[in-house]
Amino acid sequence: MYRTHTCGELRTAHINQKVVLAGWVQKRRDLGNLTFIDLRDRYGITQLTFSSDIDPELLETARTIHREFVIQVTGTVKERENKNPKIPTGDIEIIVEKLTILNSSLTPPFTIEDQTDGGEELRMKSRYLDLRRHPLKNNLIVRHQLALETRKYLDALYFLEIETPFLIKSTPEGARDFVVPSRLHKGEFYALPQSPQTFKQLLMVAGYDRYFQIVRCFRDEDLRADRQPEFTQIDCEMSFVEREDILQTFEGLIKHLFKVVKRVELPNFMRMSYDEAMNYYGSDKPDLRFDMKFVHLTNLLKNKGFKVFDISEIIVGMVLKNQANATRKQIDEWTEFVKSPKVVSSGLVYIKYNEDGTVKSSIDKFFSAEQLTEALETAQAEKGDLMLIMAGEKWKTLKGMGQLRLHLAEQLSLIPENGYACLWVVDFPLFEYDEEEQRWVSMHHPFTSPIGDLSGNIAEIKANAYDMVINGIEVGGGSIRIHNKEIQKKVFELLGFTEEEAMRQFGFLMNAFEYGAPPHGGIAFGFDRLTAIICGVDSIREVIAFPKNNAGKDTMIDAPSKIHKKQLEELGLTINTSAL
RNA sequence: GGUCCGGUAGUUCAGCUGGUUAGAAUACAUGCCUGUCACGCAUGGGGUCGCGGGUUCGAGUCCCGUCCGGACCGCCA
Repeated sequence: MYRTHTCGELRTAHINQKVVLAGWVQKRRDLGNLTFIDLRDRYGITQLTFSSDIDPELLETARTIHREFVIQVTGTVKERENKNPKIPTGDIEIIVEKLTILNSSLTPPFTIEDQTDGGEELRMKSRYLDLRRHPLKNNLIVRHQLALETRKYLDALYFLEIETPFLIKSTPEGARDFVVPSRLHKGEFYALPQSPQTFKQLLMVAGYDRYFQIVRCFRDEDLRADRQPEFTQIDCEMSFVEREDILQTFEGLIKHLFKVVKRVELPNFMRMSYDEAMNYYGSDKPDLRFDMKFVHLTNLLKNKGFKVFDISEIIVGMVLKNQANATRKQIDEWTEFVKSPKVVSSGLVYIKYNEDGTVKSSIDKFFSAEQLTEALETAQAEKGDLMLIMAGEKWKTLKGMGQLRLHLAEQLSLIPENGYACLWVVDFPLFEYDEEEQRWVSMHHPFTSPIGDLSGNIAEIKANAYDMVINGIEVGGGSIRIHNKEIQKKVFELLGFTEEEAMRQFGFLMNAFEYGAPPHGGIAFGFDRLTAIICGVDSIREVIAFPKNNAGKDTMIDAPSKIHKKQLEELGLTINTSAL
């Protein structure tokens, strides 16, 4: 038997018990005739004590042990003379009687402690060492609990977890596919799924009216802190439901996860239309942990003789509480920010509402104090506040203002540390115009059900789609699907698909829908993002055991890599060296 | 495809307008130390300043190229 207990479970109740522990040496504190070793495993840290009074020979052995050695000790649990309140096992220590070195270790390239000295690149290269650290380990435990609780919750509601294939057919719509060459069918390729979208709809046709799957998805696009080429979704679909059923069911799931895993009772989620989110927060995933709602000043300030405003489609303001004393330098920095390629706006106007009730702005020349005060009052600004204004083309200005809102909130520390702002964004547009392809494309996907009929202005048609947003992060999204042939046909028509094209790409789904597709809809959650929010970390890399780096590489196993010539031959492939 | 930031000891970093033998902390090694838990004290080893080229009497420092890493834009139905 290698151990009787773990390194995290011994307490004063175990005093005088003889125990066997095994684990890694976190640290040795050598006081000469007294030496302490912190023994670490997945469960915690327990202090081992060696002294010349008890066993001088054993003390000498202990002093030859270094960081990350794997050892096994037999000893007796004793109450500590000096307790350490910082760790759960801090009241006890093990007086060691027998010590076995199970394996030695090189000195690790970075210290394996909660506050490591290692940089990210180095830790990625030796991820197995990084994973020994408690913060990362705790994240993976939370991830496990979230997966487990998701299964429990959905199982109780009669959902079935059903696996769908990873080797599927490539479709040109949406994200770029990862592609897998077929050996049996040279010149042909499988694609890895971007999501099990079509399969879960086929399961609805098959009568499995409540499906879910915690499933890996693949997208061959550039990475971000919150985007990996392979990521995990909680993918769900239900039949015989309306939007409200989906929202209730899955708001319930998220509340359950926060309650059980994080011990946080979330309030009912806000609902906000896409139009409202864009018009007042400049984002389809607004962070509502702080206010700074936009105020529309177009009617008030346009056509009053200031050319920049007069040629603008909209004029939008935002109040910064207690910032009337912002310096010139500070405002210049914000102006630089909105002019940067990230925002691309022509500039930033400010109005300071001074404590004494006077007004100072960058547009004093063009507007009277009364006009400016009216603008401030419209925005419900108070004395001491600062209003920032952007003007220009509608969507560009709103999005730019949204970027500025986030930038300011972060810079001025306006975001509460602990707290969750959860909402549903609903009523998305069904289509958006793709400038590059010069055509209308589905904002969500072509099976998304419209709200109302499909006549009228294409830009005005709303989708029966919804996103769940927590703290400004899109954690999930879905829609009620089309199950009516005529509507589906019309949507493809509006997307510019001929019937033949639609059949070629999605024929398998269209055919299935000929055999009694029930009304259905669903949602998919970004499991990594959800876990990251609950763990309170900024990057989903912190909640994935073996993530890819910024460039999509796994630096530990060195992937992607070249393959052997023989493998290429088997697949009927040659490398176009001029493309390298 | 693009923009920005970084690459100096095992590690995290400092190194000014170019100037003598490139520093600190930590880690590591050795010695001392019986209540440490960021133990302490002393001593010591440790560097192709990412790589290539250029400017210069002289380059860690300036310029060009390149590689690697990070953040972001485009992209992500």
